[in-house]
Amino acid sequence: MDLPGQVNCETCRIRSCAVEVLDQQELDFLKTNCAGAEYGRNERIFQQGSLTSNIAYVKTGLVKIHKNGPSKDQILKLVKPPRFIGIPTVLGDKINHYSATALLPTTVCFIFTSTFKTLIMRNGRFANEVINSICQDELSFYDRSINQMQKQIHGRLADALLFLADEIFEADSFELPLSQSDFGDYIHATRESVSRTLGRLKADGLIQVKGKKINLIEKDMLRKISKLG
Amino acid sequence: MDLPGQVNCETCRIRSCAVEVLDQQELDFLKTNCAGAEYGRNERIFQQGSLTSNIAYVKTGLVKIHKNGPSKDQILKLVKPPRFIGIPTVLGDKINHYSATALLPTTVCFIFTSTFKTLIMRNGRFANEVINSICQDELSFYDRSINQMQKQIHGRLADALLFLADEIFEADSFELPLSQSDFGDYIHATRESVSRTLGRLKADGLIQVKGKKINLIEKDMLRKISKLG
DNA sequence: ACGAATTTGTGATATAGATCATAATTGGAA
DNA sequence: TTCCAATTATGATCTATATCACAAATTCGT
Repeated sequence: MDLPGQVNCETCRIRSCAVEVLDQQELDFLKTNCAGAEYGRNERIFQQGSLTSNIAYVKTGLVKIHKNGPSKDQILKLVKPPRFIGIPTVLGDKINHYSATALLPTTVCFIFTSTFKTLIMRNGRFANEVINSICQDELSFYDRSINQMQKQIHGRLADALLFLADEIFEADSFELPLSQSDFGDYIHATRESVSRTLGRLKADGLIQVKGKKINLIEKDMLRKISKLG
Repeated sequence: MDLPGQVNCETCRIRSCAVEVLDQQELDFLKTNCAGAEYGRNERIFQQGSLTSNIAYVKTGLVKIHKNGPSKDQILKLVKPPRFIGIPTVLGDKINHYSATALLPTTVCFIFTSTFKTLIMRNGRFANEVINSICQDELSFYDRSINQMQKQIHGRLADALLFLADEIFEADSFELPLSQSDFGDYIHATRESVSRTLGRLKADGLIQVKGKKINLIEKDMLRKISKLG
């Protein structure tokens, strides 16, 4: 893997679809306008409200995107690498409209907004890939949003567990990368409700819980709970 | 205004920021791959689940974007022209992931997806404008989403009224373009709760209601309600 | 390894808003 | 106009989940 600070986009093994379509000259340009950084658990990558002139490319780890609401912070989404974050923020008023925080040890490449824009202007295929990626995000956020609104807590929690297993860890057994309180901010529930609902699923034998380790035993049943809300 | 069916993008007075940056040749290309259509109140523009090969550009009127959830249809957003709709849908699997319905008499231009993609590939400034527009959408949807989740019904309804007045109609007095039941789907509440809450605001003298005509009397107070949730 | 701080578990209570039920009003078609 | 369907109003419950309160367990810093 590339070391932080200096990076080499040509040899980077974690390149995005978008970067794949760049030519040699463009890669050189990217390389000289790009810097790596590492973050530990719960380290802030960027902060809502702060000025920025970078787009972040998450290479490894796991990141939460979160935002202050009228009454509390809310986790909008969990981002699994590789993925750009902060594109919307940066193209507009250069103020971050949300925060990003590492949930696991995470490596990030920062790219100057101006560099990013230049690549969009110059390479249509790059622009197209970027648009695809944003659109994907948008659609899955719509889905999540509707689920959050219409399902009740069992369904939302089951959703989240299945998402972590299937999309994030690709394993039925994993370590919950969030506190129950954070998990609550993610599925829009209180800490207490998360605890009770996990307890309920555990008592019903659908999951095993050992500290932060979670094991999905009855995924079909969880899927049914997720469907019914 | 252009007549439906045949359109002329060069002389169209309702062009998007994105189309503004096209050159003569590109405009000609767009013109020959573009068709206009008109919709009346509550006419479906496109339907979730259906195949499509078009992007829609809403020129006049008002459109709701809505999507089936686990328990009911939900209005994701109200779109005021001029604006592209259906970009995310079309770039991916060509299946509409949500529906669009006219709330007022509405004119739309349909552009072939392939044409749209060609313009993105060919003209970096066009791509850039499209990205800006999608990003704007994304950010405002995050805001709306958090407000929907965290505010209670008075706040959500006040939000919606202020949004209609300030963003959609640009007037403190307007005709509600939705039934109370639809309004409920928009602010995530039942028909009954909408009725009661409107009744409450009316009784408190913050708004006037005459049939579907609504008049915002105490906007400052509504803003306060919106803030407090 | 120890105590402090954070995180989790669980009961009792409160409440916003859904649901159910029924009536009043409006609007469109014939 | 008159009738029927759709929309709106409003009261009486019901319920999921927040809140509050405190105890238990785990993690962390020194």
